[in-house]
Amino acid sequence: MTTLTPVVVIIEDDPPIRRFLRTGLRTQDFTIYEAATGKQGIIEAEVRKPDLIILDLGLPDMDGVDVINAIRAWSTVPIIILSARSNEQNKIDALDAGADDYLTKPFGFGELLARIRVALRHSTQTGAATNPEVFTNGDLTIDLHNRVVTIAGEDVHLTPIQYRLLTVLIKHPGKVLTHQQILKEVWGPSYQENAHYLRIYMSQLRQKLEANPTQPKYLLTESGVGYRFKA
Amino acid sequence: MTTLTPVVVIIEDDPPIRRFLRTGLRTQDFTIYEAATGKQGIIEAEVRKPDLIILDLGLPDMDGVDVINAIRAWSTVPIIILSARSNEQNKIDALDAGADDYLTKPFGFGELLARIRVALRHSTQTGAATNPEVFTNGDLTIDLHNRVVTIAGEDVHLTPIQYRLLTVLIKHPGKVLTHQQILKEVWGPSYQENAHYLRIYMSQLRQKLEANPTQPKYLLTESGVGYRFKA
DNA sequence: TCGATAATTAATGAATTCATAACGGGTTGC
DNA sequence: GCAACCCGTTATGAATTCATTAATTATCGA
Repeated sequence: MTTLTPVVVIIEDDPPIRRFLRTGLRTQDFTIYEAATGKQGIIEAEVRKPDLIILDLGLPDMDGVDVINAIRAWSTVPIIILSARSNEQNKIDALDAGADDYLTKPFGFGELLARIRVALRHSTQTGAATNPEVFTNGDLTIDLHNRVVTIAGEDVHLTPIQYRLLTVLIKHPGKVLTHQQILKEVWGPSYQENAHYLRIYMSQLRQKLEANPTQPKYLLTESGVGYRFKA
Repeated sequence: MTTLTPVVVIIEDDPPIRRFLRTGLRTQDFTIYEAATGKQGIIEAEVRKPDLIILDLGLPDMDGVDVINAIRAWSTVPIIILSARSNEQNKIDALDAGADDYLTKPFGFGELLARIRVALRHSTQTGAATNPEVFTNGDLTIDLHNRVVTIAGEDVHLTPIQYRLLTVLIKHPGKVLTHQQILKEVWGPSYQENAHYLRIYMSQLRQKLEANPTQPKYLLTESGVGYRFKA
């Protein structure tokens, strides 16, 4: 299932074509598994968990559409059809059964590769999961991806500056950040004199995040130096 | 954006073929928009927010690959190429530029329809991969497949932009989306300045979906940042 | 071409957020 | 003590951002 060397299952009964595909695709850094029959192909598709299936419709033991159906019963892996049949209804049936593309023999190998790239592009798009990037500390969670802060499960609304201040602090957990460092990060380099802004906004953050704002658990003052976020 | 009558933009300079496609696809319950040049096609793609684009490579004013690139710069809408050129390198270039399929003229209309179904099937899969087809939240349900929104069992009529705005928000439940992100998704990349459009349509959505529009439960404002849909 | 629906402008008042001022509490060292 | 300093909190006007209504323009289907 890696993207570097995608796994491809070839279901094709004709040995010369199989060999042609195998050698050609291996040079393109694919990992290849083969099957000569529909039954075997379905098993390979299950065992190998391929990123792509290349399926010849003209198999000896099964109708190609039935192979597609069998695979689609449990998988959305891209299926590219190779077929000697250029009959339009064959194409329609295969595509409607769940195939993603259909090439008529003879086909150019470069075109096959391009269509494989299209199919793989699609499946990586689908699988693009959102990375969590959630900071958790005690009953405080900061979801950087969603820009949502919760305390004990309750949503906390932070203004833009409050949120930026908090993210600057948790980017370096446990580390003492000087007033100047924080001011530069949150307000910009020309605000480094205004340390009292910081006090105001730290106070606001404590009011919102700390159970006991006068005895902060997370947002600690380092007198004469700056602030730090305690893990 | 609807699945019932998908919106298709046809970019084709030859009037007879355009007519053929238009009438043929209209009978299949597609909503059709047309463009005779690449430039116009790119504009239509942005304005109509189609579910699919059919693009002839042999346009008079631009190279087809450049049209693909212009659209792919901001959209992942499926693009099916029609071309008189059966040259393999043309196909490879178009597919690698971001096209999803490539048909050589003359082509069967049934095959085109089947390949359109493949393309649409895929784009609904991508959308539904992270979210169920029917989104439910409290007394609000959004049937993405049938494009039906109900609140407390009652059907709610939404205009196209209202619906798009809602789907963009619920695609990332709980996530704060910035004004620019939303504007780009709903109106297109050239509307990123018009944040007040967003306010108007958010207001309209709240009037229709929220029990108490002045105290929204779902459609929350993140002042200075954007909006989010709260689960 | 017309009529209905929707999108875009324009305009206004409300709400939020920000910068700044002001005040008070605590600590330290003389 | 008390002065100097640093810190925390509250208050307030200004600026920004937001919500809403209404009027105008554009669009699509019949």
